[in-house]
Amino acid sequence: MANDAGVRRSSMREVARAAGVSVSTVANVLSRPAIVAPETRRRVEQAIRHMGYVRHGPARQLRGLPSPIVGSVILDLANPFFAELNRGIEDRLAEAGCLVLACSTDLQPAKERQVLDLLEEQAVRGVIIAPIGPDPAVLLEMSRRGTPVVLVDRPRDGLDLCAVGVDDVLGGRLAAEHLLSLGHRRIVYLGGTFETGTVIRRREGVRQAMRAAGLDPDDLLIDLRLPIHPPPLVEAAAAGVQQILAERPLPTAVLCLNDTAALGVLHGLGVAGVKVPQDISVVGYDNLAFAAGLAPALTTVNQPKYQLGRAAADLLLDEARPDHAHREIRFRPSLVIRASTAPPRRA
Amino acid sequence: MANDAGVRRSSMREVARAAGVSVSTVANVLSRPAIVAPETRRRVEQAIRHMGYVRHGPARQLRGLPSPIVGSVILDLANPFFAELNRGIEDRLAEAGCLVLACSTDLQPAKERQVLDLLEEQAVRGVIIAPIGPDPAVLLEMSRRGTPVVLVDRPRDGLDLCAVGVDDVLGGRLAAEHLLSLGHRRIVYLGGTFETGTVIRRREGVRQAMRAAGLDPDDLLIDLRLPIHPPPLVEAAAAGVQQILAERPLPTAVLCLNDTAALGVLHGLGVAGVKVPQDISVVGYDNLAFAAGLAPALTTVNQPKYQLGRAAADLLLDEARPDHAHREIRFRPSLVIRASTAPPRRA
DNA sequence: CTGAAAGCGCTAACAG
DNA sequence: CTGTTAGCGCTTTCAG
Repeated sequence: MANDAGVRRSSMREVARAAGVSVSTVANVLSRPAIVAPETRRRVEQAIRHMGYVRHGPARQLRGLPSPIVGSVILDLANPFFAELNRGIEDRLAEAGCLVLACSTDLQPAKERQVLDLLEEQAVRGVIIAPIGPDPAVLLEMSRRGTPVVLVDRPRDGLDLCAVGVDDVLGGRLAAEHLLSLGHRRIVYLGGTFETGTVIRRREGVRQAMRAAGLDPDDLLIDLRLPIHPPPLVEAAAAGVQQILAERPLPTAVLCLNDTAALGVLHGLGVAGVKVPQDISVVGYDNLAFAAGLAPALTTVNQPKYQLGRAAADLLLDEARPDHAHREIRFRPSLVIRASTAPPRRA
Repeated sequence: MANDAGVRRSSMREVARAAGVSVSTVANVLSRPAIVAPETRRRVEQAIRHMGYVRHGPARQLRGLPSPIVGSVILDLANPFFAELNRGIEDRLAEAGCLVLACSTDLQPAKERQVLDLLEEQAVRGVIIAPIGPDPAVLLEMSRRGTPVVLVDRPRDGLDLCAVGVDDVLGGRLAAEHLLSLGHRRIVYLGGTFETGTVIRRREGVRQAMRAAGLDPDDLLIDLRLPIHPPPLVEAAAAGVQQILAERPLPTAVLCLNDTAALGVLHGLGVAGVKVPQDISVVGYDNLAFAAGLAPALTTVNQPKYQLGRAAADLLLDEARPDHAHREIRFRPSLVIRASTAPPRRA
């Protein structure tokens, strides 16, 4: 049977009439039950239950109450890194009775613009965003117009916004230092054809580590770029193995932009008969759930994904307070050494 | 600097005043630009841009326009199965200019209730839900009160709602038939301490396959249950390996409730020095991105996750049409044979 | 083609 | 303690 479009939610007025009281009494029962006479309240509550009455959020919002909805605008919700981050956001917001409107931008600026517009129209409580590009103008305007914005995975850079992130330069440095200390001197950095600030900053960290070791990054580091978006990254990475193996002299280690890419590389190397870590070491990034379960277990850089999300939600909720001051929260990544890295063959 | 709570969005009235026209003209420029004189429209548009005016969604909703927001209530957004399903929902809805409010219930009925209430209060366009329990009463009421509900991963069973799902019984059967035809006669079914209908139905499919082969499920099948929720499933599964290895006679194959559990089992078996598939065969479920990349590559049952989501969104959007009739869409799972299954040692 | 006016469902004074 | 009232910002007839 068709869902009759004629069904209309009952309004307070109807409840009031049914209970023989005025609308404001119904409103009181809902918002400040204590001030209503027990008997009246009982009658009203019964009417509410009986008619299946449900408050109308948009009308309340129109009266000036804050929306319980927060937008979360990220690169791709199906990417486990963001999925976990988003769970952090969700859980923290739930504690405050709020809900998450999650949007994936797939690295497309047009999509980002579109969802931001939609979110602002919905008059959400605020937006948590991992922005695609470096230009914060739109975000600043949104914030100025009254929709608070919290940046994720992008440094605050003195902007008039809150921000939460991980020290990406440090992350890159940790990974590189590990490989350098094992003796690797020919390292592939597997990035993407379109790179976000995160990946760029990590590469900078890698180069920094090399310079600090008295080595020349331009000699050691081989930049390879995978088409990351439409095609499944695992497969792109598996295919990228050809390029790695074509380099001469053969690299002895690969730093991957994330664990998913590392998974693909591991697979591709396996198919090509290259042993990890004996022939080539592989390092991932993110420390996703499957990383420890791979064979060999993946050495990777851990990011506090869930905590990042919680922190972002914290900051966003704090924006509602009158004494709120924008600030930045920065987490530290950490290296997780497992079995996919070892000294190079003849070091 | 604190985000001044005093910032208020400008309203149509203000835009109208600035452009020297009436509110309804502004409204017309926004909703039916064609009927406004070019010169007037230009003036209004300029005022809009100039003041950074943004329509107020809740007010429009109050006037009767449909909300662009759809709720998605699922077990856990960080679970890759649901994350991908949700992307299907998101992408399909985006085509219709709609947004997804995604909520995880973590198998807790109380949470489910709570988000459903919140969603209904927000007067969302509809709700897509993978319900925890078998009792559809709340959902039916919601639907009756005017918030359309689409079921995911739960058969329609003649309910007055739309539903989309996968044939779970068939999925279980496919996995079991594969193992039986390889000669396995001692199979562990690794389920959860709290099981959703999906997992229960799959087990039924497994038993069906055994009966069809003239075998007694009670002889062949060993039921093992993992605590799935709070603890990370990978680790729970790795720990569960102890139980598997304690069975006598030793099982020759393990059917896991999903790929994540299979990952844990693979890892646990590796640590215990048990060879897969030589000593024990392992089958997953879902065919997640990492399944093909594991060593050994995981034999698993594929579910069309993304398509499920799209179909659910399709149905939900269709609810708005006056001639909508509730219906069910059922997908077929398929077996993906990879390297983690083989005949038992001495068959 | 443009403007005036009614009212969606609710909250928050305020008066009784 | 309960009722009356005035909008919140918008869409939508309906007159001009």
